[in-house]
Amino acid sequence: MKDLYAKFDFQSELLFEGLTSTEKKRVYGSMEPLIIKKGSLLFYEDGIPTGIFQIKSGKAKKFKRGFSGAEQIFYIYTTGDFLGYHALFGEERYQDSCEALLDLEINFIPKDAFFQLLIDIPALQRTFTKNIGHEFGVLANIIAVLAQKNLNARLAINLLILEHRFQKHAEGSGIDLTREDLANIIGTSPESLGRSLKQFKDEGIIEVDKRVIYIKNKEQILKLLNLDVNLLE
Amino acid sequence: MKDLYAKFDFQSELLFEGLTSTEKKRVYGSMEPLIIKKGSLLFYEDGIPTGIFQIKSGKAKKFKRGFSGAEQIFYIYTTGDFLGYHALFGEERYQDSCEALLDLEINFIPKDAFFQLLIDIPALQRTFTKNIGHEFGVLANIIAVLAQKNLNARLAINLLILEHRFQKHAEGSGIDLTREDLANIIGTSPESLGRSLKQFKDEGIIEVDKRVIYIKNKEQILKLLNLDVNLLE
DNA sequence: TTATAAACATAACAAATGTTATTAAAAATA
DNA sequence: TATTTTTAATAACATTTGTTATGTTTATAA
Repeated sequence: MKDLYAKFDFQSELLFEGLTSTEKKRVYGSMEPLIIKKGSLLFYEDGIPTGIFQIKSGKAKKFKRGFSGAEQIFYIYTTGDFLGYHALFGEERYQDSCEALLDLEINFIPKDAFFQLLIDIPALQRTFTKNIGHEFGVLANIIAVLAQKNLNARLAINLLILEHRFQKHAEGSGIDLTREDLANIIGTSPESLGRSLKQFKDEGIIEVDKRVIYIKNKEQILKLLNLDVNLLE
Repeated sequence: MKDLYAKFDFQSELLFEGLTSTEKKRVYGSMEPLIIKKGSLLFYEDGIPTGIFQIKSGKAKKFKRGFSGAEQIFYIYTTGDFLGYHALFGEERYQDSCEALLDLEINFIPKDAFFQLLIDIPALQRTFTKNIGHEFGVLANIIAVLAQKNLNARLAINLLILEHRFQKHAEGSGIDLTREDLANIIGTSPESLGRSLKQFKDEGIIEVDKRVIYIKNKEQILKLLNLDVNLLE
């Protein structure tokens, strides 16, 4: 296993990377700036697709409700990420909901503009299809973690993943999520999450300031997961 | 929520349903029969894609190994299902492995023939992309179940799903999987699975003959899940 | 700034699940 | 068929996780 993070990141920020600079201009020319307030939905389950979104700044959670109504978060988007294209390709309704965790600056490409881009730049079709396939693999990896790992291990691995994702665009930023959201990612209650966090604090693995979590000892996390250090490089 | 089963089934058997009879002939003319022995792999993680498979008869499990090496099964394929196309579209390696649970009769479409089909029948591109998107949603639903439901509920829902899938092509067939495989689907150990099965037996929810599980009381399963009966119709 | 509400930390106890061990049953093979 | 191997059932005990409850801190809004 080469890179742990690649197994858990959607890597949507690379979708337009392979294009020529002319094509990129074409793409970025199709974008409209948009502000979405903290707590608002970018889109919601069963809603009609409107276009695709790129996050210029802020964070958003993608979730689905289980049939008991509880929210299951399966991805946290950050700066640079694209989202909202699954439903466009499938010509379906959205399969999940996405909510701003902070005020978001968005680049929005309306549906029709996006379809025109796909026509003008044929390579895009495959790039997107390929990425949806990659995202499928990410969900399969998340399934394996949820099914096979105990609470501390699930917390440990998600701390690694989230810190890595958040630090890509803001060095030293730590993990700033409500306990409820974090619990809804790792599949437990806020109380049980709190207990695990306390253990990690007591063992010096993390530090917590207000609610922000900072990883202090990666070696110990990897030990907890029986993983080799060079997985992270 | 309209239909429980649609949320958990890949529905790949519908991929070629929308075609004209001429196009269907074209597709089925590209297929080669293949026999795969119980316990053999159709494909494996990191392997190079060879083509797509349709199961004419038999069952197969799709799984991934977590980084501790344990097998996580996230889908059981049965008669009529197509598989193996994700990696072809992405022009990537396989992201998961697939193993025959019984001797399989397969219709195989080699990679090049499949790409030719995509050229000859342009509608197929969208059909497949759409289905990959649907499968993404299925995995998200599986994540919600694994993260939010306790063992008995996970077992209950998977019994419903598996019975429905198996009975589509063999009425009254029951659920015939090793305890280890079933445990690797619902995310527990065979021993804990056994305990839950015993409870279900004692409550008259299921009957077990050899290892085959028969659902005897769907109402009680739905009650256990706090679900409405008409979800299943 | 102060009042109010929301989020967080923590503990005690209950319940669920994991683990180890043993025996029985079924399947595979000679 | 007889033998061997694999799979399944079950129980006892350990550990983990869920739940309920209470007090505290932090965020939000008046």
